[in-house]
Amino acid sequence: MNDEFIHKWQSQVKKGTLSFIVLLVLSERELYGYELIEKIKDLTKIDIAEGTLYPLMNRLKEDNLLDSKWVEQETGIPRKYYFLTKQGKLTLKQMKLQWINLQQVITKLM
Amino acid sequence: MNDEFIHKWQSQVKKGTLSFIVLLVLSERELYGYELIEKIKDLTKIDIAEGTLYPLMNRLKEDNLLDSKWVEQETGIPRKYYFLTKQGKLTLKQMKLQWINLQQVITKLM
DNA sequence: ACTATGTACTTAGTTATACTATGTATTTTA
DNA sequence: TAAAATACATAGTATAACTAAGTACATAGT
Repeated sequence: MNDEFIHKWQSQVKKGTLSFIVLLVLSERELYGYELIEKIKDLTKIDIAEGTLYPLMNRLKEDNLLDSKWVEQETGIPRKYYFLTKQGKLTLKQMKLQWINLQQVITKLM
Repeated sequence: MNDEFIHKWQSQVKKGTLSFIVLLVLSERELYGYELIEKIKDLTKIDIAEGTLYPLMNRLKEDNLLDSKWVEQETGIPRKYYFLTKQGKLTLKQMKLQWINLQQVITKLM
C-alpha cells in the first residue's frame, strides 16, 4: 500500500526514540557498541545501522550523558564500553517523564 | 540541568510524531492549517511553528495521505481545509499498529 | 590456503524534517 | 492608528538517520 511512506516514517520516529532506547538499555548495564546493536535488535526488532549508532554514541558523549572506556580482549579487537554518567541518569529520568506524557496524549487521540 | 539536550530531544521526537498527530486529529474532522496548530497546542501542549506545519501538510498531500480544499469566508482570508484520503485512513491504521508496538517495547524497557 | 562471514569501530556524503526568520494579507482589539 | 490575532507560504539552517565504504581481527567452510 503505502509502504514507502511508512518506511520513511519509521525512520523519522527513530530520531528521538533511538537515543532514548540507548540510554534505557545502558541504564541496566554497560555495553559496547556492537553489543548494543544486537541487544536492541533482539529487544525491539529495531535495526540500527552502525553508521547510525556510533555517531549517536559520540553525540551522547559530547552531551555528557555517556562516558566510555576501552577494554582489551584476550583475543580480537578491543571493545569500547559505554555507560551512563550521573548527568545521563538524571536526563534519562526527565526523558521518561516527557515520554509518558507524550504517550498519554497520543493514546487519548487514538 | 541538561535542558538544552532535552529541548533538542523533544524536537527530534517531533520528527515522526508530528505527522502521526496531524493525521490522528484530522481523522476526526477536517480542519484548516491555523486551526490545526491551535487544536494541537490545546490537546497536546505541543507548539508547532507555522514554518513546520505548512510544509508538513504539503508533504502529506504529495504522499496522497491528505487532500485540501479552499473555503471562502464571508469575511477575511480564505481557509485551506485538509482532510484524509482513503489512502490516508489506511496508512493511519498501519501507523497506529506500529506506534502501539513501539510503545510496548519502550514501556518494557522503562 | 583462500574465501566468506562475523565481530568491532569509524567516517564521508545524502536525505528528511523541524526550526528560525521573513513576507503577504485581512480583521479585530486596545 | 498601532498592535495583535488570523491565515498561508517559503528560504535557509540545523539535526540526525541512512548508505556506503573502509580498517582490522577471528573463525568456519571449502
